[in-house]
Amino acid sequence: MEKKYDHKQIENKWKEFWYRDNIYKAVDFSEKPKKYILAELPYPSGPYLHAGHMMRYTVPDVYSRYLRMNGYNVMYPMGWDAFGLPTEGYALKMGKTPQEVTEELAKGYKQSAQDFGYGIDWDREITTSDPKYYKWTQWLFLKFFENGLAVQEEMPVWWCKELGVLAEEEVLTGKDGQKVSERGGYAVERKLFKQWVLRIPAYAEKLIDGLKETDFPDYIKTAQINWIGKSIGAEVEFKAVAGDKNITVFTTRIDTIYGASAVIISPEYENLYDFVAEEQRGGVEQYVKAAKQKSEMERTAIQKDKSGVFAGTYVLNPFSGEKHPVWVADFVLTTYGTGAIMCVPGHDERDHEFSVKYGLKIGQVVMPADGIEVDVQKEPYTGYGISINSGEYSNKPSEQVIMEMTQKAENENFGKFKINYKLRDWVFSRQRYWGEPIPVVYKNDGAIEAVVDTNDMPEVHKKLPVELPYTKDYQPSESGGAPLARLTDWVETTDKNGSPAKRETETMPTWAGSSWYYIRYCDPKNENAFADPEILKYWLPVDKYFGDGGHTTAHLLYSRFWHKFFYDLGLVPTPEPYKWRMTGGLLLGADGQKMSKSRGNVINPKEIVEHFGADACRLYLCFIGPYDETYPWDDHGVKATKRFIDNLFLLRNKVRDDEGAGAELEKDYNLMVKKVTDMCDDLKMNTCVSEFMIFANAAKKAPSISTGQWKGYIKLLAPFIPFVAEEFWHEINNFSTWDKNNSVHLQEWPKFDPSKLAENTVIIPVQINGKVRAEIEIDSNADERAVSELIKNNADLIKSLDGRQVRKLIYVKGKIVSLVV
RNA sequence: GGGCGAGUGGUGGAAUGGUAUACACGCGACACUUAAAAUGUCGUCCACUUCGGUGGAUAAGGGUUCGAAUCCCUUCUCGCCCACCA
Repeated sequence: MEKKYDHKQIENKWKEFWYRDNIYKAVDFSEKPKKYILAELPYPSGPYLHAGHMMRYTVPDVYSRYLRMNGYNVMYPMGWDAFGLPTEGYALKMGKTPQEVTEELAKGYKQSAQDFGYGIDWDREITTSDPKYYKWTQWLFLKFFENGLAVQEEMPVWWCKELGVLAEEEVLTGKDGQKVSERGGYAVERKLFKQWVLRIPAYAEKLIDGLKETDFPDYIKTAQINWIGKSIGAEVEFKAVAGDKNITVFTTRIDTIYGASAVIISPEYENLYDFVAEEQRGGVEQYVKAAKQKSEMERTAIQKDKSGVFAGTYVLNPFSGEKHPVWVADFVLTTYGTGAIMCVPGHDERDHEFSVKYGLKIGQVVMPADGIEVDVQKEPYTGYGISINSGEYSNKPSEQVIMEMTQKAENENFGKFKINYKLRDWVFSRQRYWGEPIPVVYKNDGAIEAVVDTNDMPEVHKKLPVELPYTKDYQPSESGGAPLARLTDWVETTDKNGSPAKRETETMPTWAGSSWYYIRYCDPKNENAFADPEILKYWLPVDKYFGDGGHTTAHLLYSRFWHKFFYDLGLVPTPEPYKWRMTGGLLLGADGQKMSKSRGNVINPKEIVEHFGADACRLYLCFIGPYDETYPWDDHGVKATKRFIDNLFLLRNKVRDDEGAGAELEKDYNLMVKKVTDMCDDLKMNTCVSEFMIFANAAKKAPSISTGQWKGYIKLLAPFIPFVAEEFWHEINNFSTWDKNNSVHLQEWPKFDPSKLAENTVIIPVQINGKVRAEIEIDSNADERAVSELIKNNADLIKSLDGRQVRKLIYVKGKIVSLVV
């Protein structure tokens, strides 16, 4: 029965059956324990899934298939994150509308996912740009709005007279250091503009705390904690010498306040000119203007070159009573703390640098606890220690001083305990067409009104979604404003009372739809709610979440924020959305460079599948190495896995049913089952493939393979090479027609027989002082005394010992003997 | 500059306290072939070797241990993320 491996024929046959009968269905409320395996949904930006996607989705697919065969009710869903720039950009390039290309691309992506044999329940497919989906994205947005977490705020953005609002990446630095727009080369400046923001800092504490409930790897937890950037300190008021104004600074080191030499405020400080003396006004204005030209990046990147200008006024130190000059400097950030700091050059690197440059006095008010001399004129001392030169606080440890001073400030009403976070408000509006319209209207008096009250469901169903109007005129405005503003018929509407009102014309960012898609997968077709709470109770949280490492402090944090907010509203049953997270590496071109059309090193998965077959490709992507690393594509690698599959077609000719068939392979087989099972649990798919190859090599040498071994082997292989496995499974069982219950993918995972692994005797090495000097064969149950006896009589060891006495013998059972002489 | 992670053959990697280099790629030799491809067999860390072996090697150096690629310290290199957060 010669049969050659014709991957096209095999793949076409089985994928039709699988997806027609939806054999990978995830069943709500199944009796079986559930597993929710999720990989970040792709955004459609090409006709076919690209190589990076195959890399991202194959290992999770193998894992979810493994779980399914181990008796779990598995959900491994997929959908399309179609709103946003990638799809809009593709549409612009193709000269079509985003609606047209989304439909086309989603179809292509689905087709390619099926070509790869992904075990997806397609009944749960979602598209974030589908009105049935974004109806609920808008509904959830309104929940934020109603609870004061979605607000409009003045944000510093790039502004250009000719083009309007620009993103950071649309601005270039000209030859003379002036900022210009990428398009047109017009002059730009920083300007405050009203933008929708989500107040994620309100959840900073919960986002830190919640990490305890997850099994995220430490590097992800640390990255999120660092990103949130919690710091504990105090706010302290410095009163102006002239007038009744004061400046509040934020500091984590109130204990160093006796060492302050100045108070520095940022150029964007709200009441800046209250602290500028008339004779300094010109200089300050010039400085502020220059600072506005610099981008945030520039202001922070050029650390060497601190700059500032004296404002000409003075404030009083609430502790020492000293008079400090007020300076304006752009190294002080407006967006953090109070936009003002106290300058303590003896104990802060930046303040030291600034003070050296402008000749501010540098004093020491903390000394190291170990008494070592430090020279703060040369270098600041930033550690804790003992306060000195600090009046009544001198000779006390820093920690104590911080507490006492903060207490005093609170008691006397010139300061307070304060926690700050680096985490900033999340800018949530885009001046783009292809996104969810923000569902609010502006009343005639300028007030903002939600289009509907989210609790009034009959109204919700009438008013949501605020559908994105179809138009061919969707390209970004030349003026930088929102394209939707051009659709005046759509903009003109009415408020709840029927009075004329204008629609919000800005849209949500790409991140919106993907912040809650894992919830919708649980109940994707629900028309009456964003998801049924009982169904969510069954599926959530996500058990394993695979995704992009770059999303750790973006999407992963954003969606945790949404989820925690929903949890507080009682909308979701768990405080955390994801139990566990793993980040995936990249697939590079064969030249080791990032794949790009300009380099011409792009791997086209469609061609790979056509040429080598989906199974060989899947196996290669598993074999290449651990999931979280980045690898160059290697044609030789796919050829190798293809060769392995070819060999399986030869091996199957050795399968026998008769007595004693496969006897030589019993140990190899059982060992493989054990190892592959353990490795799948640990997601080590690369070494699973090694085990398959080791068994194939052994089987090639053995006289025969038993039917039982072959069936077990096929089942182990099924998650990795689903098409070929299905073919072999039908062949060995003589299934002549398709019945979904006969699919190998719905069979039970093989068990191994531990008795087949046990050996009567084992050969282990004997070390003398750490060097292997002999190998001995021992009874596998031998105790230390028996081993000791054996060693005494071993000729090699007697020779190596050369009369020396064994001082100590260590026997690690079944592994090694170590002798110390 | 800071945080996190990683450095093992010519290459991807295996081994996470117990015989380092599994599995594969590549390369070499041989076989089959008119030839090539494909396939098969053997070899492939380094040095020495009387061909039995012996010694060395996991970025470099030090430490802990009977025993270290694995744990600790110092240095170097690379990657990712962040970058004046007071």
